[in-house]
Amino acid sequence: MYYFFIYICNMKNEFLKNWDTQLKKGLLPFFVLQALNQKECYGYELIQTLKDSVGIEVTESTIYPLLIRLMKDELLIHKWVEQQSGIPRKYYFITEEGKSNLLEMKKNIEEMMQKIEIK
Amino acid sequence: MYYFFIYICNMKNEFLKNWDTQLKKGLLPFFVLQALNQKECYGYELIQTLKDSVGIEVTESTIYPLLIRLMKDELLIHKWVEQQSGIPRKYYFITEEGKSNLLEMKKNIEEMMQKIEIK
DNA sequence: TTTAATACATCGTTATACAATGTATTATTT
DNA sequence: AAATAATACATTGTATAACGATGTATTAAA
Repeated sequence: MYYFFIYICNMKNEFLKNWDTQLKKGLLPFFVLQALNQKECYGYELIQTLKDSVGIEVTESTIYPLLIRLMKDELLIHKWVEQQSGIPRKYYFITEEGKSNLLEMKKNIEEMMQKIEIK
Repeated sequence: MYYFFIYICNMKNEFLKNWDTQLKKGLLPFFVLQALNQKECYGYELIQTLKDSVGIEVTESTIYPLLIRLMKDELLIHKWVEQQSGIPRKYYFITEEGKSNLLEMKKNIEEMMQKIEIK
């Protein structure tokens, strides 16, 4: 009976979990640009930043390809910074184009959110 | 010179256009459930409803597979309704499980949106 | 000495929006 | 009357992107 209950719960959460992933797909580039707009970060640091300040949990296999995409679109640039000890860090900076895109994205999201309020 | 300008503009919008698609990917199931929560619809009608009330433009090849998915997850049920003339219409209704998921989704979105405000 | 944490990266799988295409019926235009 | 558009259903193939799994290398902690 207990395991049956767990089973039912998991079934129900399956949809929500999947949906959450898809929602993230859309919002993640926005949150990344926004985070880097406030302060330059290196990839590994960004994962923590997103978790702490936005509550979004992403893995390295999500964040690194995303950063590469944003670089290819020229919304970001990067700079290697060597450390006193350990592996050098790859810091990412938002470009002017990145900033203008960020504003546009924010406008889009706010427009959509208003439509939710209307109901 | 003119065409160069157009070219540059399109380049810039390429990212935003793609991003918009990804954002839609996450929000569409929510908007569909919300629309059907207010009033039952048939597929073709839902496309118009989404455009008119939410401003989201989707094609039939997006909406029909989505409705099938939501049925499989038991968030929707359907009922064929014959017309005086023409092809019978497949009306979709939200289930109790659909309603509870809709609430959960709304909560998730609102949580995320708050985090945007914090900046 | 081993394990965990930091920091980079890639590959394969899965989910899903969308263009293209198809079928069938009715309404409108030529 | 014939051709076109609109309505209404549906499927197939392609492209995008998150994520698990895996890999390399360095440093800190157990």
